[in-house]
Amino acid sequence: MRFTLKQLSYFVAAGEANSITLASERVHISQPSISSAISQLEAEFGVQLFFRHHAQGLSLTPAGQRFLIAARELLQQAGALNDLADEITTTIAGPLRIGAFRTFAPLLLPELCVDFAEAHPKVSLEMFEDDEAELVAKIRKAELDIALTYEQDGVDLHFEQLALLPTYVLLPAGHGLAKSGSLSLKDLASQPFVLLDLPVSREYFASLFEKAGVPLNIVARSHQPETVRSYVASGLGFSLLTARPKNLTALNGRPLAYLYLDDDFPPMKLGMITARTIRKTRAVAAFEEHCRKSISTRSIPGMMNW
Amino acid sequence: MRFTLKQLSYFVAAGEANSITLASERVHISQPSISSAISQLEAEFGVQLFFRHHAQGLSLTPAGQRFLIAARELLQQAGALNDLADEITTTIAGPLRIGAFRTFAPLLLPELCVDFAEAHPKVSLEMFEDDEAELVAKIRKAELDIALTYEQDGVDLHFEQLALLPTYVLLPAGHGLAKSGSLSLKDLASQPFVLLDLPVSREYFASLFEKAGVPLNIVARSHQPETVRSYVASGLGFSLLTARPKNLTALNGRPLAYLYLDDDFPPMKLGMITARTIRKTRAVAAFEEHCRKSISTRSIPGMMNW
DNA sequence: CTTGCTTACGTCCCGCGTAATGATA
DNA sequence: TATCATTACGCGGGACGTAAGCAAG
Repeated sequence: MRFTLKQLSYFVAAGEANSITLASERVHISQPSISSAISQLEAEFGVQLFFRHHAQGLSLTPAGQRFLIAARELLQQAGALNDLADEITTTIAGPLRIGAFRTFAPLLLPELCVDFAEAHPKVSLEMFEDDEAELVAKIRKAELDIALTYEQDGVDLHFEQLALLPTYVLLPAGHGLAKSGSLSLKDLASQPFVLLDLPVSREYFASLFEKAGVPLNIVARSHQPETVRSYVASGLGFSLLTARPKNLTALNGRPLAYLYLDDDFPPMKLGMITARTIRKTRAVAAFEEHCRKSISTRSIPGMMNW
Repeated sequence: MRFTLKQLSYFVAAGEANSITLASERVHISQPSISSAISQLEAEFGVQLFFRHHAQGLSLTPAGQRFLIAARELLQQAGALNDLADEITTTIAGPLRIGAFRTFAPLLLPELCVDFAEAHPKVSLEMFEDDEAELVAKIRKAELDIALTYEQDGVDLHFEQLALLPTYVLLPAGHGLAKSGSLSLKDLASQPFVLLDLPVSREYFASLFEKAGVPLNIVARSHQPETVRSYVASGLGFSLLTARPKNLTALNGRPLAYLYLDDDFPPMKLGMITARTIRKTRAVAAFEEHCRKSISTRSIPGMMNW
């Protein structure tokens, strides 16, 4: 393959014009350049492409005519590569791999994805639920395009905050404190605590007790939020959580209550992370925009509004 | 179209290897060159083709995968151009335009072409009969691939001699001299002459009389050899000719006789001419070879052997 | 003498390889 | 530290244009 697309295009121009001079005007390239390109093609293929009629242009040999149509096809297909590029960059389509943090994935993902899939039917969605470390690793390995999770830092990561998720108090609906407008951690000092036992949340909730100067009295723990809710609904104790399922009934059928926590704790930040090193697909950009529109501190799909 | 086939082939190699290093070994090109080619393609198309995994190679993006198959197709089609070239240069096929000088075309062409067409059925023959000037002009204009004619010179022409055609004496079969083994022009000095009146032959035959010191006494002339033969057969006079039809009966039904001319005249040279500037097709080469085998001074298709 | 392809030649860009740098596991 | 990709950089070939050459009508 010692020839170039450029040579072929010059050849085609000359073949269509039956003249190097005319072709040179059309292609805006000098006569000698076109002449040389043709000579090189002839040498490369060992085939005479043109008859030269000295003072009156040239004409294709039979072999040249066959080459002309083949070359035209090739150039057309080469042009199709540009079309493909346009399609990829302008069309919102293709695969889109979304990750979400385990605890709010069941609330957020279905709502978010149904709407997005409706708006962009040519995008094929894949959803993953994982803990934060896994999400970050997969983003870095480009196994995920985007992930919804709590704030992450890292030079190669881009985090865009979407909403604040203040910690709230979870109580059984019939609890004596459940009717209070809001509570501070001190008000709950005597109550046993049910811990959501996940890598990040574990340390986070413990730090709140420390800040408030309240002893941590863990009566049960689980890495599943739904188990925590059921424990609490059963009257085992209270819990602190950030994600707020709309459903106020635990999986065991018992009712729950959410209460403001009016201590001055920094709220968790919900947002999306992408890899800085990777050029955004249109689909990714569209999904980002979709999230910006759908998710705010006031309103998060699948979550109870404050 | 600001990309090259070379860039694409590097990209394909890298895409198949999922590694620039491995690709560089396969293609025998340095790592940086391949890296650069890929970067240029990405810039050209505005599409990210690979995810870079720093110490462990790279992997195609979804867009990259689509580009990979498109690029492979394009390269394959480009390779097909080489196949086309091979086919054209190796196959004996395609059009072949043969010219022959008027006077011996009716003798030579049919015999020659029937045999050749049988041997090379994929060659489509076109035959032309013309006088020498026209043949040469058409060879130069590439309207003919090859012509059978008398010796021609010209820097841009190639003449290959095939046979000598000594001038012979044409007499009515019943003529008093017709039984002689051979004759010289002097023996015929008293006889009237019938001239084949064609551009070259005209001067040639006249020159023979001059050389022999015999006066030229033209009783009839025609530009058609068949008319000359009928004149002679009718007893109008004798003629000198070079082409020797196998048929010893003139078109008017009267018998003819051929006799050696034993003067020391330079014989006409029958051969084939081609244009020096034009690369020979395989079909042309095959036809040349066919002529070499079929035509010699001893034996010329369609002509009386001496 | 005009037309049109080719050759000659000088310039500049670009593809190439070597070597150094960066980044990750 | 080993492995890959990327950047830096100098070299050489090739694509380009200008100008001259050349053949044909």
